[in-house]
Amino acid sequence: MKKRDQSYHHGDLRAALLQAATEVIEEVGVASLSLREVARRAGVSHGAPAHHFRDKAGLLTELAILGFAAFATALEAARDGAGSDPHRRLGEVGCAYVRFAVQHPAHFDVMFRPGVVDEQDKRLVQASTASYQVLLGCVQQAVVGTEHDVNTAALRAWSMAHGFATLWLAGGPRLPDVAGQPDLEVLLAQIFLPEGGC
Amino acid sequence: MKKRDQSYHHGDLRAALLQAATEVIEEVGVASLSLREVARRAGVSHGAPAHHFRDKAGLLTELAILGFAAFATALEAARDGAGSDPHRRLGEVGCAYVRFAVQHPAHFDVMFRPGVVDEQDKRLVQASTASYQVLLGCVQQAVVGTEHDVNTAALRAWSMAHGFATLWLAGGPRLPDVAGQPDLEVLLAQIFLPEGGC
DNA sequence: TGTACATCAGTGAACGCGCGTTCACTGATGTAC
DNA sequence: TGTACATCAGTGAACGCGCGTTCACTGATGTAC
Repeated sequence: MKKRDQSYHHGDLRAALLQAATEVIEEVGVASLSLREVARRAGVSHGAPAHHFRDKAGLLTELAILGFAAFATALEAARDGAGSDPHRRLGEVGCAYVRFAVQHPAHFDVMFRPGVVDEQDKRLVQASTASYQVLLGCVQQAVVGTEHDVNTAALRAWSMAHGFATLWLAGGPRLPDVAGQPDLEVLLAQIFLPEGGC
Repeated sequence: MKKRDQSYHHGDLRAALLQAATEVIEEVGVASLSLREVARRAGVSHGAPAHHFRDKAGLLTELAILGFAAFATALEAARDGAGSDPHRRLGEVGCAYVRFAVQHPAHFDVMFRPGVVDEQDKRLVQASTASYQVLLGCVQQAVVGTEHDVNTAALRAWSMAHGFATLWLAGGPRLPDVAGQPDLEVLLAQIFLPEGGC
């Protein structure tokens, strides 16, 4: 087996940089992330990232794209694992939305924070649209045969999931004041699955 | 009348710095705000802010405190102007929540973004708690006599308002895909006041 | 199997930049007498 | 009314820092023959 640690070439620096960036963001936030620190983490000189990403925005854009892909997958899995009741399916997707944010805070941050990413990037737009389609599809099915407007319902569902995720990530200390029960899964069930189980 | 512009002493530099900080954040975001730029905007040397705020976090903490105070006032006004129906009152408070965020994006950002402010500051904690109490009070009244748990209902209301505000602020371009109708007031009415009017 | 060569990936010095903070200073103001 | 003095508010030079980006370079790899 090769000693990757000592070889001149890294082997998979691109993936290592993305992983390092994820860790840095989780520790200090996107705002304080620097390419040099990312390179440091990956054990590589600060000039190296330029061979894999155009610049800082390029790195973060790639992270956001990967994030949206994983996000869509997570939402689909929740939808498909939730049986056939449309409301139950929508509720589970809401839970999955929040869980993704909590489990991948760095990706979530980069995905939804304006200004850190190349918003024009075609792959990014496509990835974010695709993940939104999963949510929208569930709302459509849940709204069929009712008098609810699908756009309004989608916006409510999206707002609720996004708001709770954001508050949970931001609020650590503030949330307990709100809910006597600070266990995430219990809260998710209460909020998204009124009929119980999550 | 004094020519403030030419005098050595500013007159009300403290307020001017807070105003300048607000503008800078609206233009480039908290992450890119620098004390030097704030001083520049206020027409003052970069050392001057130190006479009014301990440091950058001190300035932003003050901004957040002012923000929470105005926020609470806005929520109370919405509540008190909404008649006596508890659901209507809660709905109007939700609308006011979002309107505040849209009208004061810089304050909103500083109020809810972790890491830019001195979170231990007593005045900050008190101000944020006070504004949350307004929302919680409305939820309590709306929940009286029902089987809904007040904490869950509060978390839902808070999540919905916060999520929609966040998405609206972040998403400019993304939202139109969601709702055919991108007028804020129309969306607010649809989301928070199902029975119409906002 | 060996050799020449092109290409790729990472290095490390250098650039210019704006930042936060400190500090001795000075202009302006207000107050005591 | 005037004068001395303390205090306050803003100045501007200086500090050390980490940053993003560029660039000539070199070590490593792979491919053609």
